[in-house]
Amino acid sequence: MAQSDTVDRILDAAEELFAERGFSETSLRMITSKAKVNLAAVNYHFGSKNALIHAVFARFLTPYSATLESAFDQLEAECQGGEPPSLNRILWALTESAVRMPQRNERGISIFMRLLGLAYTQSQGHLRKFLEEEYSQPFGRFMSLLKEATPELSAVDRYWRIQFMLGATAFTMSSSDALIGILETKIGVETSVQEIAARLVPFLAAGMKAPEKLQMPPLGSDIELA
Amino acid sequence: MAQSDTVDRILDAAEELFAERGFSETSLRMITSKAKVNLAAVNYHFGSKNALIHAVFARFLTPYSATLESAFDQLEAECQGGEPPSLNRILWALTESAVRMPQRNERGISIFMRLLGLAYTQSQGHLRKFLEEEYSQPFGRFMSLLKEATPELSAVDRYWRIQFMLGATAFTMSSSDALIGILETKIGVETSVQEIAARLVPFLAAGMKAPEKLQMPPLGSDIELA
DNA sequence: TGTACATCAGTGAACGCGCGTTCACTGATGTAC
DNA sequence: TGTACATCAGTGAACGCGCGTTCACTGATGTAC
Repeated sequence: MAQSDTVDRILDAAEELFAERGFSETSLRMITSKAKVNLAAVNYHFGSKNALIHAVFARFLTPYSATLESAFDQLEAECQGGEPPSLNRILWALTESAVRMPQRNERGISIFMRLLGLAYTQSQGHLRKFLEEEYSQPFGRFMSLLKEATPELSAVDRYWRIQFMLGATAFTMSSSDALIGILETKIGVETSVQEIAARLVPFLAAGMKAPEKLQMPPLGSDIELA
Repeated sequence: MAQSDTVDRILDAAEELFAERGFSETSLRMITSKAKVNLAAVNYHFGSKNALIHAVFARFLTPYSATLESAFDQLEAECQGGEPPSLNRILWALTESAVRMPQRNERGISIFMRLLGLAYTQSQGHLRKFLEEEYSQPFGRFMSLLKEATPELSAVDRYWRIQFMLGATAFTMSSSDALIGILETKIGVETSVQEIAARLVPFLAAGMKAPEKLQMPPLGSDIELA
């Protein structure tokens, strides 16, 4: 007899609903009725709602971080001895790894991006802790690659600019479906997540390489800032 | 006898709790017990929890949008006949207006920023609708100023880059307290919200002026991207 | 091969809890005549 | 000035509801002897 697919059905339904509505706005009853399984099955298989959230993230983050590690390996191998990988290549390795990942369906990438954005955005303490414990290695590697690629920045400047990058990415990707929809109604242009990424990477790279911070002019002054 | 301050006490408590925890994670019981008023007072004065959320936003957005309108007026007056206001000046007008606003306390600006970020982030349909109806004018004006300042961009490019800017800003500002804290523990540097803004503006301006979007290379190719 | 028991996946119903909202009520102040 | 009524701010207690979780139970499959 075929092995039970209850666990996968729950994960599929939970993933979609979390991406659509966020974590606390999605109830176990919504998930189990979408997955067509018994309400108690979630606690039977996962133990709790929080553990289900972790399982949803683990299912896509584990293969993603493996893909990412090998992309970083390749990047470092190519640059051995010579100058370190450029900013553009590092950022591109991130997005390419996301796109390359085997997807369960055509909406896979936007769900993946949306969940990452939500993880960063919604103040779920348990989730942040879980992600830090499980996936700190590729994140740390990304950080040191960034450091090598922007030696001209002070630690403080680099810190803030990384936050700006993360913010732009997390926000855009977490509302990518809505933003694509607006663009389609307003200007009548269809867009894929890959195209957004192709626009985002140069935006971020230019921001990272921007000239120094502004001097704050005294309030009410008429100093020309351009 | 002094006029009742129940309404203000509720607004103060709600503002702080919403900024700390988000909207659906903050209950009316938390708000009324922090404000030391009766639970039923919220529905008596505001009608519903959603209406309270709107009132919290209206209290700071109404003066902000007025300040902003006059900053835009000044900007346009200075540039009459000549070339349109530069990107840097437009962005600076936004941040300067926020900083200039009379604050209820020293945490005013970060609460203000955090609430704006949450509005953008948490999928509260009623709130998005309320903000669109009430504050579309200064937003539209900001958009057309941006358009004049970046005539080299196509409508689609400009659309996405504006989303990237909003994302970087909303995210950074909505977690500014946490980010400032991390920086202080890690590198031992103190930072104000104004300083973050002074770093953010050039980052955004550089991103807006970045060269064209990348061509997505075929998967697995070794094309040099730098 | 037959039987007894253990394990496992899943189920139906209920539990207690916190939520936003409602309602009948109080007591102070304002207004009309 | 006195009285009757209206308005207003606020209150205490309860309402119904949806939530995550628990529990006793079922029925199928595996295992030991």
